[in-house]
Amino acid sequence: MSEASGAQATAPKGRNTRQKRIVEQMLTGREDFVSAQELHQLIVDAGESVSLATVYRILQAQQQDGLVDVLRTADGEALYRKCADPGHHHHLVCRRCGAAEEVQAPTVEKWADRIAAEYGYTEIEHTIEVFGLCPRCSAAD
Amino acid sequence: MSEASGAQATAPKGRNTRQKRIVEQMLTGREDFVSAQELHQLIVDAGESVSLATVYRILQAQQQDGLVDVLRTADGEALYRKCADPGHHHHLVCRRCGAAEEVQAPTVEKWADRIAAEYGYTEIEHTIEVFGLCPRCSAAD
DNA sequence: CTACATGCAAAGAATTTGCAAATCA
DNA sequence: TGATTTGCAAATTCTTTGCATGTAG
Repeated sequence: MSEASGAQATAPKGRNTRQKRIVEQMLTGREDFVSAQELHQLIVDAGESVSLATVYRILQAQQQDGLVDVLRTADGEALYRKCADPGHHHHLVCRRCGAAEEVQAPTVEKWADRIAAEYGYTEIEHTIEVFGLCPRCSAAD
Repeated sequence: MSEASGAQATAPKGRNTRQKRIVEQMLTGREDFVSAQELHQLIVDAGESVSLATVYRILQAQQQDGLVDVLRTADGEALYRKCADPGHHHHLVCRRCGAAEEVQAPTVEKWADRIAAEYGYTEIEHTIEVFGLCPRCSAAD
């Protein structure tokens, strides 16, 4: 349930390779969610070269280490973003431009625990994402 | 917030075909989430015959008409279930057996609205799913 | 040196689509 | 009859994998 020691926010697990550095740098420079394909395109556009398969592999690894947040588009595409806050949180995502805020939801956490207990469910996990139009995109309408 | 007239729970939109009836019947008889592929297999197992493509087409249509709930597995697979409650609700899903409870989350709705307002987001939508092990599966451990 | 990382191309899985044949209204 | 639906197979999209080669440590 709880992490014992202070986890490194950006602790690379494997070797320190060029492609790993590029992907991480790309994610760091960006504050909205991107798909693996988009990220790969961004790398190419930046004049760098990392194969798509490798981008997938690195994102997968970072996901397992909890270094990136992952969410799924309505049509099943995975979107990634570097965690700003290593702790548990949710997102308020703009469905137009991809911008996102990390939000806390203490109320919701409690609700989930209560509901789960009520039905006798254990080993609870939850997915909570809020989509909308950010102020800028709302105004652009 | 509330539906004015009593909406038909199972109002078919297009023609009343054999395959549509089979798919609907299959969904009605089942109270947990199933993927399109599983549903197709269930149909085959029941000695009926509806092509996989058609199962996909029917589910897609029902989804648009709001007759089925859709959620996504962690690896992006779409799971479907006939809506028991036509109103807005969320799910408490067993990640082992697929059983699911429909739960109300007034607290959460308010939280989402509040958060959205706080950041100036408009046209809010949200996705909230709670996964865990149902009592039966918890016991089976 | 040598195990782990990468690239490439092929494999996979879920879902969609084109088109001719079957079928409901 | 005549427009929808279906079935089949091929096409798409996203993602993963096998294997030979490259490279960090």
